[in-house]
Amino acid sequence: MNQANELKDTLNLPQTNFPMRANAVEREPERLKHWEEIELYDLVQKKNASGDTFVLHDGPPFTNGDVHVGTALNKTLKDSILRYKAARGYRTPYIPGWDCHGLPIEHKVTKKLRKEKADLDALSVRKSCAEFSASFIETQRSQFKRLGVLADWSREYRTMHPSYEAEILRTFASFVDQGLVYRSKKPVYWSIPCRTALAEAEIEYQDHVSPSVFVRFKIIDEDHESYVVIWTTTPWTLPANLAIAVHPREHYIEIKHGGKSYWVAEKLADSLIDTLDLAGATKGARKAGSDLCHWKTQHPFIDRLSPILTAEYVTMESGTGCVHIAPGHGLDDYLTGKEHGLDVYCPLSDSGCYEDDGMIPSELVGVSVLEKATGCPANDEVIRILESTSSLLAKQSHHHQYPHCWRSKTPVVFRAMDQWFVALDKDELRSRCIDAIEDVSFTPDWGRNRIRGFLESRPDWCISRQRSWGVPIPVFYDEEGEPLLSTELINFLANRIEKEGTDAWFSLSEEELLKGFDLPSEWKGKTLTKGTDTLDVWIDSGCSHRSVLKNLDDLVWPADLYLEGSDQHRGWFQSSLWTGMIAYDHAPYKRILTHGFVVDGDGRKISKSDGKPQTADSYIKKYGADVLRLWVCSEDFRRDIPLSDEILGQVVRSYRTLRNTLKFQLGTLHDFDPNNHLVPVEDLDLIDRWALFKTAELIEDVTRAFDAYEIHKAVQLINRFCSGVLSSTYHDVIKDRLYTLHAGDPKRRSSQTAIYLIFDSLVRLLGPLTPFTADEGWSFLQSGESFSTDPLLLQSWPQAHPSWLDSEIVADAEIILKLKESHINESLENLRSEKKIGQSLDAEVEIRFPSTETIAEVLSRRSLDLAEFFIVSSVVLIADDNEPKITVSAKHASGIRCPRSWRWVPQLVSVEPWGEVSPRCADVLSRNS
RNA sequence: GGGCUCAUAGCUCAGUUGGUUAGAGCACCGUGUUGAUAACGCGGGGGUCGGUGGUUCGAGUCCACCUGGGCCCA
Repeated sequence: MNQANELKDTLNLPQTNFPMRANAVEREPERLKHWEEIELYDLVQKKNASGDTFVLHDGPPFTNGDVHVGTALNKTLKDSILRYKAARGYRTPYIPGWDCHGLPIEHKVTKKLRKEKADLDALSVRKSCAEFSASFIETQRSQFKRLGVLADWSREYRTMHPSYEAEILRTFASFVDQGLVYRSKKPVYWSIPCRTALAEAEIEYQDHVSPSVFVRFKIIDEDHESYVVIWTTTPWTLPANLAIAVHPREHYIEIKHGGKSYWVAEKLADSLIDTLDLAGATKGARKAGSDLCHWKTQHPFIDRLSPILTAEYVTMESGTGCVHIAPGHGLDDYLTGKEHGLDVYCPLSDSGCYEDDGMIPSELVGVSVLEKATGCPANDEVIRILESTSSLLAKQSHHHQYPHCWRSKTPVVFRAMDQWFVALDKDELRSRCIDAIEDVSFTPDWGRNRIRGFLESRPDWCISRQRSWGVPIPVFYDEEGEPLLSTELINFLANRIEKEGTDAWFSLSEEELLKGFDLPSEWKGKTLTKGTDTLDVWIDSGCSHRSVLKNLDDLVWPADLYLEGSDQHRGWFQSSLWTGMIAYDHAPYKRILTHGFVVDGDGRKISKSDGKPQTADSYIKKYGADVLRLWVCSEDFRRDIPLSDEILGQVVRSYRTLRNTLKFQLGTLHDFDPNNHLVPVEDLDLIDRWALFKTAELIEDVTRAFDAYEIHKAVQLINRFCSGVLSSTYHDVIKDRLYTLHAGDPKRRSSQTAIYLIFDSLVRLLGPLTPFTADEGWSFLQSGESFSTDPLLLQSWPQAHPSWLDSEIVADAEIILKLKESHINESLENLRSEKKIGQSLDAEVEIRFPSTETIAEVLSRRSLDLAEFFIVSSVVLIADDNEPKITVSAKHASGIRCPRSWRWVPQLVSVEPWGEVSPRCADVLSRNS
């Protein structure tokens, strides 16, 4: 071994077992296991038992697949905020939940059962759905845990649990009790062969050829024959026509031909003259749609008037600009009809045949609207009638995409059916909701505006679904179809379902269900039939505040925070608000925080077809949880959140920087025992006080960022601190003293004290962001081991002692460092590019300054510290009033280089057995021996 | 088509009530070090703030319109 190597062994170089590489994929699960073993969640709750309560109420993810990366983002934000709040001393009970019911699961399960040719009755489907949901709860729970989500998994809620279902029914009972629930017709997709209502997701669009007909409606009270011309591709809906819609701001024009007038949209007039074969037609009067709307027309073959209305959705792309309205056969028609007080008229039976209601022409009664290979009988018959009444102006074939039933593959029809609704305007409910929103805090603040828009515009809430996988609407019907809906009965059934689950509704007979309930006298003796509808699943999740917050003693209502994606303004935030207002006349939350959606590197939505992984697990398996979490926390989640390989690569690099910073600091503390070596802050060296000052600023800034839910700012602040304050400045300056001074030198202990305090703060700040790495660093600080029995999460949020924040004390350091940045580095760099020096210790610096210069005093006072700040061998100060301002010149240091400290000194001294070193090193070496 | 919303260097983000040559970290290029080395230091290039027009002595920062993206509807 040569002399240099031997001398190197006399230095106090960093030593630590803290691994440079996280190896997160393998090592994070070990930490999770450790946390579970020590029951970390419970320990945290116990520690903060007497603290103020902060309840973040979990929005339940849907249990139909692996955890999506967007869901991981949501849960990460929740976990980070809770970890922060816990560190601040809040009691943070967190009950995770699962949304179990709903069509996507029922659809998937039904598909599977059909393939297996298994039973498709409600109970069988429900059983399979429950199993399906339960299995994904298991999957998702383990994936959330892997992400580091800390929660009370033993008390998780699931919307399919009997006790939860009972609360759904009690919520429904409160609706009924307040007289909000009513029955009305609404059009739904209907599959005639399957005799069932279909949801959007059960619709398949297929190419289809429909007859397209142009039909004239005679305008009444006109002195000559005038007509409005409509166009439709579903002639069979004409018997249910109740109105004609025009666009209020488009213009309509009178086409004169053969002594008759035909009103159509001006923009379509020319093509219609052609289509309707009105050769020689002339154009007459012109009116805005809004001017037509008081007109009344005569239905072509039914004794009924069809008034003209206006509707915004009328387009000028095809047809006549005059739209046939049948409120029982289309959603737009239905809404327009509602707006204008029309009936939801639908003369169709379950089997898709016209019913004899006294209005339907006799030749149509019993005719089926179902399309078969041979055509559609109803269309044919209606067209025949139109021809016979001379109402048909033209007939063509129209190729388009038309909705088909996923099971029978036949075209579906829109058909109005009895549904249950919640009246939202009764007792000022809607305006009370809108008022309640004013008392809720929103992040970002436009959230209030957005939810208000939904509250104002939504029609009455249709809460019935013709599905099996959900909570049944507990209603009975008599022989006439009159419903028995009573608060007492619903509450009675809720108690029963709490014990037996909602399957009881499907498996028990009416008699068994009603056993023990005292029916109102007018219902006694009637034959009752239970309903088959289920409740809209938004009621399920919408009463979680009731089922969870109200029912668990240690939680509070309303919640302090709801935190979900911005799509929930329309969804969960809204449904929870309605149920909260109806049952308790108060919003169930104090604050709503929303995040955007994960998009790709180009800002476009991520879709399965891109082939890029979308599950959280696929990222965790590659990067580990901390990197994924750091990505989440680096992004401004209020807008769209981009995710790409490039972005993750950047996160990985900043993670490595963090990790390396921790590793270096731990290394410098290898011989530091805080119990014996800690130096009082007041006695710390200037540079160390400066570093503590910057740390105190960091703590303040990061705390402010967390309190404002601007987590990405916290990450940016920490990144900048690690590179700007620590790596390039503080660590760089103190390396010399840490390495070369005697282990117990006061200057060295001073810096170690600061590093110890900084590390302690830094690791606490990182706790909510990268909990695995932060806990690992904390353990190493405590014990030099990977795991500690006193984990980081049980520590408080860092707090700078007031003594750290003495800006007067550190003012000198700020001035010196500024000079280094503005003058010293530049002259050293010049010297380096001239190949005169390599490392900065090879240089000496001369500073000339006029005594009037403001920093003259500082430089003089700190003359002995300057070489260390600048990391050069020596600094010469020359007060020179001939200089107009400060000038810095650097040159190669004179003297001889100490092989131990690498500083250039006037002369070396000899120390056995190491040979010649600088006097300072000689002193250290002799004290070591 | 409608409601809400977003748009600053290659990437992630700062830019306070409109005011001097628009900032940071990362990346990139050059370079030093080899005693933080699958590290670290120093130096440098790079944006006119999505576009157009307006208000103003002056706009990334206010207004209008347009383009593109997102969420929710239709």
